[in-house]
Amino acid sequence: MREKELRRSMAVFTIGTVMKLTDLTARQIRYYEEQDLIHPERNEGNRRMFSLNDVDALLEIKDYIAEGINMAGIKRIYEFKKVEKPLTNNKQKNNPALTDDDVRRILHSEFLSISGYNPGNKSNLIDPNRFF
DNA sequence: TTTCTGACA
DNA sequence: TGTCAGTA
Repeated sequence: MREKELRRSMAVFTIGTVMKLTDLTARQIRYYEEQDLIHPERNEGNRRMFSLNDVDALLEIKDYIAEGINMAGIKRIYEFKKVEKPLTNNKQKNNPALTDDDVRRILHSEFLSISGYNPGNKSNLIDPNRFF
């Protein structure tokens, strides 16, 4: 099914289209790119061109934001994904890699482990207040 | 018209 | 994040 993956990674949307698709503002989309959460391609005119994958990523990011996770937290999640995915793929070529559900589960525990109060630590990734 | 970057609130 | 400026 690599034909499908190929299409999903074809950059065909302008930021205007992505805005409608994701309900995000151009400002937010550009900011997420700055944070290395998405990597849209650029066309001849330096315009961002997004793929279906980018849109998916954006929708995912939107969910995390809605859940109260800040940029630092989301960045961690994405770093985590980048490292864990290839790792499990190498481990066993036949067995399916982590399912999205597995990732969710792992991310959840990861999330909980960094959600506690850390009074003296100003680098808190999650705002504790969101739990009240 | 649409999008881009940079900057300020 | 919103918004404004000056471009391409």
